[in-house]
Amino acid sequence: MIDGRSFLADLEARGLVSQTSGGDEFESFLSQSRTLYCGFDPTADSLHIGSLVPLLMLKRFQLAGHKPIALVGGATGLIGDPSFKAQERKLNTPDVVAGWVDKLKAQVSAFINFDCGDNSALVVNNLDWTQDVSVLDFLRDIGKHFSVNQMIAKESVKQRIDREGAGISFTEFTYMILQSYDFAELFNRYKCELQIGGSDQWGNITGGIDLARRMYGGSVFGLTMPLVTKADGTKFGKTESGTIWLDPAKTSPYAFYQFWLNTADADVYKFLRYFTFLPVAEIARIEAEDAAAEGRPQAQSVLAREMTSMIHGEEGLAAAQRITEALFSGELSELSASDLAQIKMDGLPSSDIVPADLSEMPLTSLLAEHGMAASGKQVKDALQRNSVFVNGIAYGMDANMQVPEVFSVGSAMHEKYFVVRLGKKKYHLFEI
RNA sequence: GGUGGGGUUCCCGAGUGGCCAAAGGGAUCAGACUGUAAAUCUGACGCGAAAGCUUCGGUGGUUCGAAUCCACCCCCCACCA
Repeated sequence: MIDGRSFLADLEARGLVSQTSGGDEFESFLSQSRTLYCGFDPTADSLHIGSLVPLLMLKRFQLAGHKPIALVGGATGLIGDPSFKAQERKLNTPDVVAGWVDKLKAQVSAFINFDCGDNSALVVNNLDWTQDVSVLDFLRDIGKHFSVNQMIAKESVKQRIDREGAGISFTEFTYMILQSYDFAELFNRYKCELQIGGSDQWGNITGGIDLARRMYGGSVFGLTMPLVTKADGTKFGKTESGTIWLDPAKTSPYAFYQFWLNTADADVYKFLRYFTFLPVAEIARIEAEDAAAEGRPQAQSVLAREMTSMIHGEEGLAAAQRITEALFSGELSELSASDLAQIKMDGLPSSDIVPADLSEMPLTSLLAEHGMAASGKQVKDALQRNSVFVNGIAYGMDANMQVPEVFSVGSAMHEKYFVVRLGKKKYHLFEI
């Protein structure tokens, strides 16, 4: 027996429930162990933090005694979900998608437990049950259950149908049917009775609920989670350097840690509720303490710590903290040669240079080429404001053509290291 | 296939012969203030250290001069067939 009521109450207290189907029945539905699924389409070679809310939701359900299925959309990824998308998307080739499927499978698997008895998790690929369906079978057995009238009425595709200058291909329009078929199929195969997803998935989920009933007489449910938004209205999960990925090869644990550490006060308590497993009461306690204290709140560092250890483990967290400590709290000059070597190992962006060969190279180009800025223009801007620091010394535009002097052995730390800072937060380690 | 409307710098969106590297907004970057926060203010925002170079779907053309005019082509959208 499972306490569906308090589980649901906790989710609601976290603000994680956007919509549920079935009205009052939903709570009693959750008082038994159920099988649920959430789909992740391969649109890149890694998931990013935008997928974290549903991913962690699967885990929350598993911890509450339910059986999670993570579906990787090897089939749906070939089509592209039009839900709330302003434009038709470009199709990726099947072999590219297949490669991404493998990567996502591995990533997703890290979050859920595959060895805990009856509610052990599963990972499935919807290509397995869609690739051999013939067009005629699809149209007769599946398509027949869908009313185009209902499909075009869905809010998720409305702007593509109504809006001037938009439009939607039949391919993307059919996406909803494919996803609905997944739900029906998972119900049939695994008695999966619940689909969860972001609130943009509501239309696709209700489609699946209807199809499961029509094809198999199943009574199944749906639950959506809110999309993560930020108080300032900018998009969640992006920074100057791009998307925050879960793959450490794409976003280092240090960058990942910094991302969370930079969360705005207006968002941080919400994010703690959304993304961590800390009890709601404890988050409330942190919030109260921060409100009572002067100055800098503790919430951001709690969030950064929790998230980094969750995604990158204790070692990833330790590495991120070592770098952060060295760059933002410590005295640069106190760093030993081995500290610097460690920081490099820990994932601070770094490069080897030969300053003597760079007398013709402006600083602007050098720093831009090593990824510290998008263009030399930005470095120039920083230089003009004396906001480029090499081993703690500020440089201006007049140093632009003097790379060999700036990076001379004499001014290196331990004869080989230069910690270059651009602006307030961007660091790069150069080694000669 | 027909008719009409479109394709502008990351996004939205002005611009219909020179004053246009191209208004305005958003995003982004840097500075001030702070707490590696927000808000606010300042500067930058095609590339280049600079001289200068390259843009307005594509290709040609008209012109002293084109994002703006002409021709052809490509793509998108709506309606009709």
